[in-house]
Amino acid sequence: MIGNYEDPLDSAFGHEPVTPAPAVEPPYLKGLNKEQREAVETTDGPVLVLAGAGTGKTRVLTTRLAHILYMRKAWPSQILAVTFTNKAAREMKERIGALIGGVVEGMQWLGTFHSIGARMLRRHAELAGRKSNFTIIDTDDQIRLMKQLLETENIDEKRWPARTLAAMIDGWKNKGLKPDDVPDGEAHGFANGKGRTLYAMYQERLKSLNACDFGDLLLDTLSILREHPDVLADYRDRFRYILVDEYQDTNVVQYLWLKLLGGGAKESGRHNVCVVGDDDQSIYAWRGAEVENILRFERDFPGAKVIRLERNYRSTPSILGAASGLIEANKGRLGKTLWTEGDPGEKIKVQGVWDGEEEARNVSATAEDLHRQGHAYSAMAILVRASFQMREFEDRFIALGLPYRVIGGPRFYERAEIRDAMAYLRLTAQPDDDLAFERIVNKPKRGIGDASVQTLHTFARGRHLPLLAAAREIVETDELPPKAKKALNELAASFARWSDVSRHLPHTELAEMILDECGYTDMLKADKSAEAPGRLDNLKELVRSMEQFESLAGFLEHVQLVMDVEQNETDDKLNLMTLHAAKGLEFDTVFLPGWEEGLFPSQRTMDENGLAGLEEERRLAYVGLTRAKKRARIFFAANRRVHGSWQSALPSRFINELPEQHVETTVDEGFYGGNAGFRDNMSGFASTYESPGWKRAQANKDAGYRRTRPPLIEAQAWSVQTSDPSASQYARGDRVFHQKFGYGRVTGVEGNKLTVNFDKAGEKKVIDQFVTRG
DNA sequence: GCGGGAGTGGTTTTT
DNA sequence: CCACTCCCGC
Repeated sequence: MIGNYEDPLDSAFGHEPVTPAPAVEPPYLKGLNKEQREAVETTDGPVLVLAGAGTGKTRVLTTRLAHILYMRKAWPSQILAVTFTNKAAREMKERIGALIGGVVEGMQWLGTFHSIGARMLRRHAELAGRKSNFTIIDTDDQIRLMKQLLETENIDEKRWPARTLAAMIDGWKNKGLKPDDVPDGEAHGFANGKGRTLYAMYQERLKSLNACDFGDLLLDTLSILREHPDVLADYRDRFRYILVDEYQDTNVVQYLWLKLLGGGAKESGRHNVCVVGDDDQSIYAWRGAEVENILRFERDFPGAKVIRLERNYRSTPSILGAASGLIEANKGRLGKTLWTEGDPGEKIKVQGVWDGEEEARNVSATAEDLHRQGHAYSAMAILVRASFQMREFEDRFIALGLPYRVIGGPRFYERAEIRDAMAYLRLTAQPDDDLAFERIVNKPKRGIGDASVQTLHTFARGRHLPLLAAAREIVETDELPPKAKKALNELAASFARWSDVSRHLPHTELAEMILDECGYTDMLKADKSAEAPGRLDNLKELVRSMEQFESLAGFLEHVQLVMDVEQNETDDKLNLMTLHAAKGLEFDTVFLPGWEEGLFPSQRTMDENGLAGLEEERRLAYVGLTRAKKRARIFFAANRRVHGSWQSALPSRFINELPEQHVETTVDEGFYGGNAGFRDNMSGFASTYESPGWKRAQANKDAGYRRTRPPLIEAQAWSVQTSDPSASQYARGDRVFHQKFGYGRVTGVEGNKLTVNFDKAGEKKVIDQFVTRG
């Protein structure tokens, strides 16, 4: 450890660290390149670090923080350092600790936007109409709450689903909009104009439950800073240095929040704001991130120093060249020229395969080959666009017995049994947590059905009591059937007992006690299904994971904010994940399957967001490629199963956009079927695109070609069916399939024009070449 | 309360 | 095609 960083007082506002900075050059600066060093040493004033993929961003970030501390520019508690994920925050803590020793405990303001928001909000909860022990509710609770709301408002849940409302409200919160700020147009988009009212009602409901959702952690904090200048002044004074990681992923609230704390263009403040990001790796616009935030940083913080980290330490020149060439097709970039030294390395291999199954066979065979040559599985990853693509790979890996792990799959704390157990714990700690109460009131089944719960609800509302307290009173009356009354009485008594015991019993033992006494463990033991033993294990794991926390309250806060549990990523297993989950990771070998038009770039994204959507897809491709250190393999299939039926596919435009000199293309035997002849002169991919087969494929693109099986005669997949106007191949009564309208029955034939009664879309007139037999 | 059958919809995801 | 939800009947 270098020196003493102990913070004299947490409330040391205005207190400068007085120990002089050490005179010798700190050891951690060695080995940084010029730009990295500049980013570390430019501590004062606004700084934008544009950190390209693999340019040592995390190192710069952690070294910078270490430097600020080492130079005695601030106490650990005076630094605000924000990340997006818990994983990133964890890593940052570990690395700073490794650089300068045990200061990390003092860094109370290093964390995710949400955890920092929660921390602030707890301090000033009353300003947001909450008590400081408010519960943080997850998406599950959120949706249950909205369902209740929709029900009381008599809104048809079929037409206006709760999850849609939840998504809308989340979106508004991400944009920093409170109910009154929601523009009329948007507010009317839900349930015939009830959107805004529902939002307001939902907020009221949260307040009465003393609860916040994830959006509130940011938006309510922002409101407090906006409306209470004294609070804002305190924080501005406290935070000597502000650092934000992954700035390209910030949304509107996060941006406004940061500008307030850091002091924007027109405001006072310290302006020691450093943001780090890469506009080329912005892949979360769809959930509210605004790349514009990074693009306009210099305007928001005048005099900002822009530092570009362009030297890549991760990938070979071939990989970097291919990725750079690809991303150049995007407009509106800040622009960076990544470079690297050394042997160009293998070219990117692009391979065309017959279908998804063959793609999976190919990938696993290559992985096994590499493994035989001494490469670890854990250094290889398969990155897919959408999780449904994983299935084919998993099937293959299981068949081969190839060890693999899925990164970013369903998470521990999202499992039903864990949530149930959590609800018991929450309710023990906070007897007014009605959402928790509702979740477990009849789990395990104890004869308290919907009707009884409804009665209890009404009773509780009439007396302004939380459900658990109301339960205690209702059992003194005759409002419930005897069986429910008895069960509820027992349940209420149990919670009273557990709350009581919780004051002296260690929280792990308390948890075991609760799970046993409430009958949850017995319920699982009695459950003969295959999943039950796993669920019991999960509960044991839950209790085990509580050990690292001091108290029940500490544990609950952690779980509500940190939904994932650290995964062991050291076993030698092949990694399988989505491209989104791969951001920030790196692997020697990266497999990129499914590079087909419609799948990647995703048709839906392009339909919904046009060019902006396409550019985001391209950035996703860029992220994928730049994960590779030594080799990247791209695959595209000629036929892909989509929702059960077979669809012929075209190679992704992104393949076209890869600079030819970094790419080597192979196309499987039989891919272009009988069209031999051009395979011989297929030296680069470009020539493939000029081939007759290719041209036909292009023409076929919009023909809505779909079949129920991969075509047996390959050439057919790539040819347009020409139709004779005088005689259609279809007759009345034929079942047909149309790309847009789905399945239907032919009700009339006029030359090549068909009248089809589609199962879902109703009667339409279509040209026969746009349908296939269904 | 659960099991079956119908109906529906089907990127990406953190907190 | 498949996974999930909802509703109905026992």
